[in-house]
Amino acid sequence: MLERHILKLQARAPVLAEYEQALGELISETRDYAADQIVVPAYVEQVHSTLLLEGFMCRYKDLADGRRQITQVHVPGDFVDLHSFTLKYLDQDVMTLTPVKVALFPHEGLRQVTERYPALARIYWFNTNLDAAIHREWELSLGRRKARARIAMLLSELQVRLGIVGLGDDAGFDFPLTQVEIGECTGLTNVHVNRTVRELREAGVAELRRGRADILDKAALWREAEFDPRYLYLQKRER
Amino acid sequence: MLERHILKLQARAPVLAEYEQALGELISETRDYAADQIVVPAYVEQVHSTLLLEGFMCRYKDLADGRRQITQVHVPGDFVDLHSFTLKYLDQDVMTLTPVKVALFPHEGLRQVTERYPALARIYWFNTNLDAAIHREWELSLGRRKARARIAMLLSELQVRLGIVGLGDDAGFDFPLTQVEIGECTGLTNVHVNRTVRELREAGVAELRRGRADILDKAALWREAEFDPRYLYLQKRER
DNA sequence: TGGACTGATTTACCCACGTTAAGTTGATGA
DNA sequence: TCATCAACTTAACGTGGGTAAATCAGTCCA
Repeated sequence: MLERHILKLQARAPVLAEYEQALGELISETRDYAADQIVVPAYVEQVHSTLLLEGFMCRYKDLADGRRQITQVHVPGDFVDLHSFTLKYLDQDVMTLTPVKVALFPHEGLRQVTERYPALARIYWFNTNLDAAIHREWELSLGRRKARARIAMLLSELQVRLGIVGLGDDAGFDFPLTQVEIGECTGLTNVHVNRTVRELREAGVAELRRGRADILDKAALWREAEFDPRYLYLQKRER
Repeated sequence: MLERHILKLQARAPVLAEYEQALGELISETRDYAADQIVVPAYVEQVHSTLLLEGFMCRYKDLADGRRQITQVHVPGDFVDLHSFTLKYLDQDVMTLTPVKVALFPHEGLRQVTERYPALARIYWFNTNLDAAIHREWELSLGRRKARARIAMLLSELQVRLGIVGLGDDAGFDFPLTQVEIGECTGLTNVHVNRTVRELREAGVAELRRGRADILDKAALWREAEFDPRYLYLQKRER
């Protein structure tokens, strides 16, 4: 059940069989959700963290007028709220973008296992820091990249992250976000997302259609985005 | 030396005298830097983390054409690169905004002390998660807030964070960023920052001049920003 | 087989913010 | 006392992306 999660961890740090065993025993429950459901509501005390097994989820914040900013997209193998282990409540909502399957890890169990294995504690600490690194790259996009580069960036990042967990390759990946949701990731309106997606298609860079992203020219995509994957920390090493 | 840092920690979690003692002994060195110096360069392996004692620093990323996005502003008491403890190298540069004094904490010492005190490990884990929460609020600003709200937001956040460490009150705080730098925080040009700062002054909300931010009407400032301080996690509790 | 949706697409128009280019102010110091 | 320089300020004009309003194209049932 944890295969994708272990793939994600192993890409960045050695994971002992011992840790994997202990983690498997922590799962208190698995759940299924439909699309567009809030799974972790903001400002509500949490007693477990949620691991995404299948499907897409996101975290978002919004303003009073309803304009929404997705702050991160989650793919299978990601903890969607590992940070609730130390924060206790979240400053944002976490919702499903597609139907999903998730597993719950009680905080009490996480506390015990991270006290027993300090190296595993650092691996998870690292993983929340990786989320922060992704936030920073998105801040750069939202603050300084133009629309084409923002969308190219989003596609580049997801191609890499999905590739790690076996859900994508150089040709592309399944990508179920609507154009409205892509706009909520990139700080654009659906109309401008549509214009920009068309530009990327006409330039022979990437093609988005019906839940699928085809990467036609990965080098060109990375160039458009000024994508530098080092912020995803892809070397395996002790943490 | 660590008074401000302890104030920051104590605002969110109980800090035992024992921890404070152990931390004080970890400091390997203190250093002074002039303004506009890179203190932690991106993509260079780090063996210690840097605590800001006096002055202002920031972390930033930039694009090939030189447009820069400041991803976080640091005030005295903040670790500017605690995340390098697990990440090993940073995906961004860390620089001074004013002359500063910093203290260095070797990663090896941090490893030992966090293994000895798992609760202290969680306090520092929490602190890197707090940085991520600030990144998310900035993503919301950059993606969805308008110029006035972005600047109001920045001032609101800094007033709270500086207040915690005794460097500001309801009347305002010393704020040495230039208008160019404020633009680099908020994704705006210096010209538009200038227009917007004038609007805030003319509306009687806040006044920026010569290194000082005077908050004329805090309620109005928070309203402009839609500022909700819960993302700063200001309750003291076990982490 | 044909509504009823949801999401994609396009057009026309508009505006918040960017760009460029002059000043102006104030601190520093020879 | 004047030169210099960095930061601030303002004005005129341009544009990337927003807004509003249709239309189109699948898909899902009844």
